[in-house]
Amino acid sequence: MPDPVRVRFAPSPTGYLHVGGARTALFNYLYARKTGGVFVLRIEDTDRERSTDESTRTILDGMTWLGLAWDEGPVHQADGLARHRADAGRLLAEGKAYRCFCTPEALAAKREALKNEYRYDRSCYAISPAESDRRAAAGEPFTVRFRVPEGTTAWDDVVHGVTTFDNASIEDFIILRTAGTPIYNLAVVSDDVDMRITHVVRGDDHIANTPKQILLYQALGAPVPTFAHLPMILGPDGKKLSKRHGATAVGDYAGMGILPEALFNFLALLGWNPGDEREVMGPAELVEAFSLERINKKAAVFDTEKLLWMNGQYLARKSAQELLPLVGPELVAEGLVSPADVEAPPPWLLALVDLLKVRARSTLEIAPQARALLGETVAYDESAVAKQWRDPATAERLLAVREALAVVEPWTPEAIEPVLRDVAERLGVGLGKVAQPLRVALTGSAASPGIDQVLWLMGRQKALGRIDAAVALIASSGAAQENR
RNA sequence: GCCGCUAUCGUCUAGGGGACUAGGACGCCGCCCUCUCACGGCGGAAACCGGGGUUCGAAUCCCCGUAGCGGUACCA
Repeated sequence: MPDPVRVRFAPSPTGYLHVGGARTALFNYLYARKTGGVFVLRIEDTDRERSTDESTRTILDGMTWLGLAWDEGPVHQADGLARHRADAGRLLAEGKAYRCFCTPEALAAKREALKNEYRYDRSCYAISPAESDRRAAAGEPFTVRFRVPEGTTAWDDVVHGVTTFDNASIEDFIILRTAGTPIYNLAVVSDDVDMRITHVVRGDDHIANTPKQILLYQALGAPVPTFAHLPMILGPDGKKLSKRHGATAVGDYAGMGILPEALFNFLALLGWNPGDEREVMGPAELVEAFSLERINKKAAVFDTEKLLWMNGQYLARKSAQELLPLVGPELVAEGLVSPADVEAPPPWLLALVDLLKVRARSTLEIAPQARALLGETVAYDESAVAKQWRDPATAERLLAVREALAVVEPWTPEAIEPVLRDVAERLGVGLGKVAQPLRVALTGSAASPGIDQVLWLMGRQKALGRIDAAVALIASSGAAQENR
């Protein structure tokens, strides 16, 4: 029986939860769920200068919003300081690491002199243990460097296959700072060993760190975990996704009206696919289909257009009842509906949301559409007016519609629809000739939900008022033209 | 510079020697549905980075080149 799977997501709290980080967290989450394993969250805050609590908060919020529930943690890497030091001490005692007394200035000078040829020259490795102990005891500052052994280091990456590094290309890297705090590679290995992590699933920008870490596992006498390096996420220009590409933080997408399940689904498909042609897949379905083996090697461009499409798919599938908490506050703020309506939505409100959700790609698009129907004023779209009211018979047709609508009973879409058809028939024109000018009169726009639905939601009084306003507008502009 | 990774439509991708006339999705175009828009349906344009091998046969395997990306810190 294989060891139970234990994976981790280990962000450094120096900013927001980036979509790249979110995707890494997502894959760890999916793998843990798929295998019945444990998903640990670890905050890598050994760099105290750059780490902030606010950042940690934001990352946790982002993960929660996305639905990435962790099983253990968050554990703070800084809490493992004593263990990190002890591990470095052990390596030192066993001769697998050594003290380096070179000052940062001296190192910088050598680097400057040799430029690209530079690699740490191991000068301090020549210092005898006794001498090293004496200088340390005398209070001379030092870092601890790992002594990279001869040979080659390789691993069978789940994503990339066998990957090999010549140890000669790796310098004796520092594992403990002058301050006695651990450098990333030591802290990560020490923690992953301590947490009994079985699979390290992370971005492939860590590939170059992997041989160093494997060397550390071996020196520490710990089992080496399985590695899976995920491809990067790029911006539209093919460069690493960054702030200048616009939205990169998970929170940005929440603010753009993206549903968490849509981003969850979209991110899962960036660098992975189920092997068949399914695309719109919920969390449970993704967990079921997930496997590390199907992860791609190639970096993927983050395509906002496709995200928006996917969001539209989720929007359309959600019930009005589920959507109301998301769009309700905005509708109330606009004064379109009352808080009580949102609390206990009447049928018309649910119908409104159902009508608008299929037309929207983001939740942000719903309120403006609702305003066109329920708002106090009409914003006429110039080109819609020009096109749909151009026919000289427009005013006459609107009046005919008005007359019929004034007596429709009951005021329901089912009752309204045949009445409009009847008007069109009596006028000897297609329904479009009546509905389109009417649509512009009611909404100011040439595009809207079905005209019968629009009339119903708007209410008879408001609808008749807008028809009157439109007729008056047409009359005045007609008069203006005749006066020319 | 050195080390490493990667390379199929504009984008996300299927493909792991013959099933490829290279499939799907987003976007784009056209048609249908239709009171408009959206949804949905149907159809179209659109790709194997280049060159050598291996093989009866390469998108698939190997090598070289090219390009992109990552790393090269007392950051993570």
